[in-house]
Amino acid sequence: MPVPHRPSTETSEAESVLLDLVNAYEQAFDIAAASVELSAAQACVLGRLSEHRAMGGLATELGCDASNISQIVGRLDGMGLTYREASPQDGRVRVVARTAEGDAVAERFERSFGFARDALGRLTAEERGTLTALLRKALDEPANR
Amino acid sequence: MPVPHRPSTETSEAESVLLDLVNAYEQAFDIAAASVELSAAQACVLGRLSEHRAMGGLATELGCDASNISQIVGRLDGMGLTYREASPQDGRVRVVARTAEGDAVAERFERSFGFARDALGRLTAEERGTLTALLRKALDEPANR
DNA sequence: TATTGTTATACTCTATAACTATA
DNA sequence: TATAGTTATAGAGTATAACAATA
Repeated sequence: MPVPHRPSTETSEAESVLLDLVNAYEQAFDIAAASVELSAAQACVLGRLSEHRAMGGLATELGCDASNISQIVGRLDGMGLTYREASPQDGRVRVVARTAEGDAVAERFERSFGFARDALGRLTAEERGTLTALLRKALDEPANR
Repeated sequence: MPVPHRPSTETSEAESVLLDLVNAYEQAFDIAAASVELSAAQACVLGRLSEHRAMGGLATELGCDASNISQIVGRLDGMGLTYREASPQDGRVRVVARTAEGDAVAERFERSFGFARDALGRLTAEERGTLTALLRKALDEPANR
C-alpha cells in the first residue's frame, strides 16, 4: 500500500506533517526505483551492494528471511545486475556483488532518488542542524552515532 | 522490504536521521497491524473507514488500482470487519463500511500504533512547533493546511 | 457509450518447511 | 550436528485486461 495510515482520531499538526514526510519519502523511493525498472525491494537490495555482502548478512540487515533475499537476488542476477560466488573462507557462504551494469543502475537510482537531498536543500544549514537534533530526540537516539 | 535504502554515497547526518525516522515509522506500523492480525495494507484500508467510502474513492485516496481495493476489502469482508452495499444514489457505486467488529479492531490498532504520539511526546510543545515548521518548509508545504 | 466495480491472470514480496552442501 | 543458502510452496499486494451492471 503506497500510503500509510492517517489516524481517524484527532491528529495534531505535528503528527500530520510527520505522516506527510513518510508518505513523500516512500513515494519518491518507489518512483526512483520504477525509473530504473526495479521494484522497491530490488532497488533496496541493489543499493546495499556497493560492497560485497554475504546473502545472510543482507537478510539480517534488512530484517527479513534469507529465502526472501535468495529470490530477490535471483531476479537481480537474471537481469545481469549482480552475481554470486562462494566465499573462499567458508564454502557455505555465498557473496553477492554488483556487475558493472549493476553499478550503473545503482548510480542512476541514486541520482533519481533525491528526496532527502531536495527536502533538506530547502533548509539553511542551521535549520538542518536543528531538525537533526529534534528528530534524534524524538527518536530517542544518542547525539553521536 | 522492511527497510528502505540507505544511500551508499556520502550521507549527511540529517539525511541519515530522516531515514531512521521513516524506517521506525514503517516498522511501528507493521507491528501494530500484526498485533491485530492484519497486514499493513488491510490496516491501512480499515483505518480509513471511520466514514463510509466508495470503493473507487478509496483507490483514488490510496493511489492504487481499484482492483487492488476490491481484493483487500474482499479479505476484510471475509474476516467480518467490513461490508459493502450498493449506493442508493448510483447503482454502480458500492459503499464500504466497518462492522462493529471492524470498529473494535480499528480502535485496537489505533491504540497500538503510538509511534507519532510517542516520538512527539519526547519533545516540548515549543520543540514540536519548531519541528512542524521545519518539516513543512522541507516538504514545501504551505503553513496552513 | 461511459463509468463503477469485480474477476481472471500474472508477477513480486514474504514467510515456513524441506532440502543440499559445507563446517 | 549445526550453519548458509536454495527451492518448493502458499498467501498477500499489485497491476492489466476482460467482463458485468448501471448510468
